[in-house]
Amino acid sequence: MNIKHAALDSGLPVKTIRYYDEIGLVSPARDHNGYRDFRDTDLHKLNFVAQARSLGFTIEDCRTLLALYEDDARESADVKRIANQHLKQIQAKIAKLNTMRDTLSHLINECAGDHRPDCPILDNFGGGGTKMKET
Amino acid sequence: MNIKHAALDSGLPVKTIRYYDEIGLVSPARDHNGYRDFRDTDLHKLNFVAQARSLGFTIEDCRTLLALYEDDARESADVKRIANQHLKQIQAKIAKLNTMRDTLSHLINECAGDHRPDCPILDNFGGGGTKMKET
DNA sequence: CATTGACGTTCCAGTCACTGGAGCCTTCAG
DNA sequence: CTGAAGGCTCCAGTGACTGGAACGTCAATG
Repeated sequence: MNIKHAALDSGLPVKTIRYYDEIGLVSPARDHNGYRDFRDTDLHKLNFVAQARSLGFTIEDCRTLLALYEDDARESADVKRIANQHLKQIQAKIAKLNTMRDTLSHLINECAGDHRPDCPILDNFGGGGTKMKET
Repeated sequence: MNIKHAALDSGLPVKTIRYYDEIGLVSPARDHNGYRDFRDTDLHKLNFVAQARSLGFTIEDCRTLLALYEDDARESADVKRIANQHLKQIQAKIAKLNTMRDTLSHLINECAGDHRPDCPILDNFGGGGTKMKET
């Protein structure tokens, strides 16, 4: 199966699949002409990586998870630990973004958004983070 | 004022401040010896950028916002529009991360996390996104 | 058999916003 | 005078691709 079909099957861009080959994440065999030949196991791995990536796991996490996936003697505790670490990072990002959103939407609400120059958003940027002049 | 003090004042790393100079975002004057000399306006700008960056605005956004900040004839509508665009992006990111978190925490809950190999997380990765084998 | 067009290949550069390090210069205290 | 601390520039690397150039291959058509 050629790379186009692998892309359609996995939903990944062709370029990304070639990249995964280059970094040794999913490396299919080659035909006589040098074309990549994706077998079932390769397609399976691509789908696996696509799903893990869509949940935000890093490439290195994917590498580890793929290895565990193929290891019959794995312990699910290892998988769960990686997943939990990642979950914590996601939660931390969410918390940070929530703070940003709250601050930003507050400032936006305060801003008239008209033709006049007065702007609480810029005021906050210019005065909020500095210790230059106390109002 | 030297770069170290500018760093302490703004909370930005020295390297980052030099980088901002390099890309023409905040470019202080130079002393006879080539050292950067940060005046009040430079420090103000650095604090401005630090605050905007902490809210997730891109460098190019910061450039635009700084220009508006310094433009007496600005219209607050321009600022508000940029802020609103950014807010939408933040909200989109949050939504995506929330989905990730929900999916992932669900899978983690299902996983025993013991010494056995059975793992719903890996099962999901291997079977969830592919159309290879219908169960 | 030549050509065309769609596919495949590699390699290089760019993205974003820094960050680390090497190698060198200047300043100041002791 | 020496050494430490700080300044400077330039180059490379990060993560995970993405775009593009330049070229090879293949099936179908004229």
